[in-house]
Amino acid sequence: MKPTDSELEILKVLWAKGKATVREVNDILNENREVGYTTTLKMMQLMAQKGLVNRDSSTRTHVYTAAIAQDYVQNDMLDQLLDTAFGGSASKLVMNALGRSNASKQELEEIKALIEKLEGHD
Amino acid sequence: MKPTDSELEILKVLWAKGKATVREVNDILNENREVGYTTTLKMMQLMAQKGLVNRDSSTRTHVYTAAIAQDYVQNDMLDQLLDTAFGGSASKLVMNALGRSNASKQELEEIKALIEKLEGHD
DNA sequence: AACTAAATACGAACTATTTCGTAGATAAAT
DNA sequence: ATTTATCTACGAAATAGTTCGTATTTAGTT
Repeated sequence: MKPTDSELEILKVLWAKGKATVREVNDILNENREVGYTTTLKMMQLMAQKGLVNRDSSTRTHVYTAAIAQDYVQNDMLDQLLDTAFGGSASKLVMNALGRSNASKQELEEIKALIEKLEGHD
Repeated sequence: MKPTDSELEILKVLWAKGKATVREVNDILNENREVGYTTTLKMMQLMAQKGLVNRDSSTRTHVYTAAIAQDYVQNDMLDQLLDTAFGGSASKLVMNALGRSNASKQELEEIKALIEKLEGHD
């Protein structure tokens, strides 16, 4: 499952809010760029068809939730990025990401701990 | 500059080989999936127009090179992935990438060194 | 009860991307 | 010299993705 850019924009909102109506999603999208209400509606309808989101249509104003976990999409896209742009080298990607990172000291410690755990397994 | 998937496929070949003809690129693409020769040709022509590749047409068989550096595209796509799928958290992305990583002990050491350098700057 | 506001459904236009057939030119092989 | 293979150019069809107008329904307001 590979969401398009627009789909990802919407999923991002749903991941953050847990659930949302078309109106709510559209309002948030419009903080960044102008999008018509029916455009967002149509997108979300198509996404429901594709199985990217679930919708509860028991009330007049339908309520949507993401149907795929953020983790899942993250893994998927990371894999793809790794393969296409980084020639499969995870360490290159990591170095690059760390370089531009705003990671806190604590986060850096966590990463270091993970590395040490990985080294133990060799 | 945001190359499409197909464009990236071609850039990947050019990055690896340095320079290549349409025939060479097409042969490599066909190791993975069936693509017509003129399809690849057209793609590369369009990419030349867009400035994604350079072409040397001094000989009958044109020779192409990538016009954008792999580093540049890597940064760009990483930024975008970070923003869309990871909600801006570089450390999350790094942890995820490390988890699935095939990084060697030496690479892990390099990463650790980078982290320590980053910690020093706080 | 009539009017207004807000929601969904649907079709169609528009844009971007990908694919490839055909034509014409040039080089290589017979 | 003719034929065959290989190349570029170009146009156009096919596919995928995005955008939005219009119609209809339902809920809320006066």
